[in-house]
Amino acid sequence: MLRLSNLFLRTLRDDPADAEVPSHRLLVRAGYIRRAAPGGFSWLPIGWLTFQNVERIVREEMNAAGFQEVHFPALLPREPYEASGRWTEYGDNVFRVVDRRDADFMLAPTHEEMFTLLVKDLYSSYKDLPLSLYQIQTKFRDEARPRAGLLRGREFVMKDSYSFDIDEEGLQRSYEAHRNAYIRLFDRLGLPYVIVSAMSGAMGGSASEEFLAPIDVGEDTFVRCDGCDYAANVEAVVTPAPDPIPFDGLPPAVVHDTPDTPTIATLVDFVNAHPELRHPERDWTAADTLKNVVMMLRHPDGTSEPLAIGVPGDRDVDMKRLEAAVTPAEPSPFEEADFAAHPSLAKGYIGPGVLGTNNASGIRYLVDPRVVSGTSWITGADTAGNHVIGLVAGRDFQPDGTIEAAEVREGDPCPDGSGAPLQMARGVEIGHIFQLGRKYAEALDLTVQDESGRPVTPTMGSYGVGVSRCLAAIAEATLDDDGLCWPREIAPADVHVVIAGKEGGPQRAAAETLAAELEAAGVRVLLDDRAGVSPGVRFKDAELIGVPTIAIVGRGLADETNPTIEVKDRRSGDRVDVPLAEATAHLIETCRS
RNA sequence: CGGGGUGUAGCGCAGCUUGGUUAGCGCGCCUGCUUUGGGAGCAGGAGGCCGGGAGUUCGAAUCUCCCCACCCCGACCA
Repeated sequence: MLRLSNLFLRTLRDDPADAEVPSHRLLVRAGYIRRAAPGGFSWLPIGWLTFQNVERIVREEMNAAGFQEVHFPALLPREPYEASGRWTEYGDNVFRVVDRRDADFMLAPTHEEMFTLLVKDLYSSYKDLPLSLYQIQTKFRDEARPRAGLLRGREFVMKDSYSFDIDEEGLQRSYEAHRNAYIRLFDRLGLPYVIVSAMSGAMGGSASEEFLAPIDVGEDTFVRCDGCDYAANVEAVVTPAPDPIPFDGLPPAVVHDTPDTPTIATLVDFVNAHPELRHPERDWTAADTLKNVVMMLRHPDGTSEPLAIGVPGDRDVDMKRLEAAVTPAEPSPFEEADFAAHPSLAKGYIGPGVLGTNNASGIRYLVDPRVVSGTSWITGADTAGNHVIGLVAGRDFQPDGTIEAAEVREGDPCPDGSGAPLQMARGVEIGHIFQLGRKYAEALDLTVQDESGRPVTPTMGSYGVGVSRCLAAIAEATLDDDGLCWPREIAPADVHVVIAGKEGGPQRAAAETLAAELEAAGVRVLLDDRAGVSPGVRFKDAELIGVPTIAIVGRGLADETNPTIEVKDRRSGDRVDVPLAEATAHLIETCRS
């Protein structure tokens, strides 16, 4: 039994000044966590209990799915990460340390290499597969900017699993097994979530989905369709391509003088202001223009390559989407020196006339999927002060391909073909599952023998759950104006017993008896037995701490013929008076239903 | 890493512009008395290297420079 009279806890009346997001504010105010380092938190007793509940649920669901728990050090040597290339790939985001002999170590941000090596160490036959292992570990990432309390720390607890299969079909099965386990897990955590298709990013690999808790303070933007179950991280949104348009009857492209129009806005104003350039039926808009942006791509092997991207002029290039589209290459802005090296590019007036591997610049030219054959554009004519009107894709220029780099907007059509508008929302990534493939197995030389005795390289999946982040996300999703409001399985206790009566009154003894009976029945009790604390403080603290059921032993006891206690549901605020004689049974029932 | 803001008691803040008592206020904490159904009252207390360092000055919380930390926006981000 937790007793507030001696529990290591101090609730704060005021919000801490350094906490902005609600979960962070309340977790500190209610005495769950304290900031201890930049991006690092200490757990206080009720916070740690709550954390352990989340961790336990994660563990139970992993075990129920047949995955086996292992545990690695957080302090790892350099070599395996050197072999996989991630010692350098991870860059500034990894904490590096050296030992007394000057050997390099890292504080692990994730453990693909160690799992792969452990399997390599012990297994050598296809008969040993499939295999799924997991651990629950503290991870370290030297985030440029930790924020939002537990939601984005530099030290956090993550459950990471890895599957090993002999072939694609096996990987697919392992992936599905994890996906289903995650669905059960997040359902049980009482956390709203959406599953969105995602990009696998720096981890490499193919199929990838994220579990996002839709929370306003989340850092990930995703879209979902009202009409179907399509949902995707904004980086992974697929742009539906319109049907091609026949060229017949399209007017020829004509080059015009358009002085001082280096931007889309100035160009649109210019063509609308000159009668001979006007659209026959309406005003031109930015969507009629084709904006061509040149970037420099740096490949992992150190080479660089320019890339031109054509997007409708009413949309910007979304750097995140572009990065996801060109990964593992990294895009960077085209510098003045780069322009100097490509004299065919007229800055501000770049058009398809010079772009493409077969044209003057020789620069690879990828366009937005909306730029289909037969679409007609106002775009740069490749000399300063000139644009071309009516340049038709497929007739007047031929891009090298398409690219998903244009920004996604609320209301964009769903890629399922229905054209239903997409909604945009923010979320916190609480889980990520993806098919890694053979990247790490190959890098670390993991092979097993197949039926014919030949070595084959297993294919892997990687699956993560942010355990400490989940706790914050649950807090975020459930809190209200009065404080935290935990789902029962997560809460540090089932019942918060408040003694609300004069010192020396009958309430104290009745509450002690009630609490003891509940404990004996396996109900977790937090008893506010503090002396000299006014009822108002007790009620406020109970609501702040957020235990799901609050039992108030107070004035109801005064009725000698029918003494009662009050049972309040933290979430709904509903209160019922319960006869003292039935209180224990009533509360046990409440906690079990 | 770029822009903006903030560091004064456990928490929330004032004081700084214009340098000069013993650095204040509310909450919390300690002692005593009263109070006990919605963050109680009175009285008395404890608690500060004013983020750190260097400087200017007879004198620095206050002015100058450097550093550090935290918050917000952006960049970055399993």
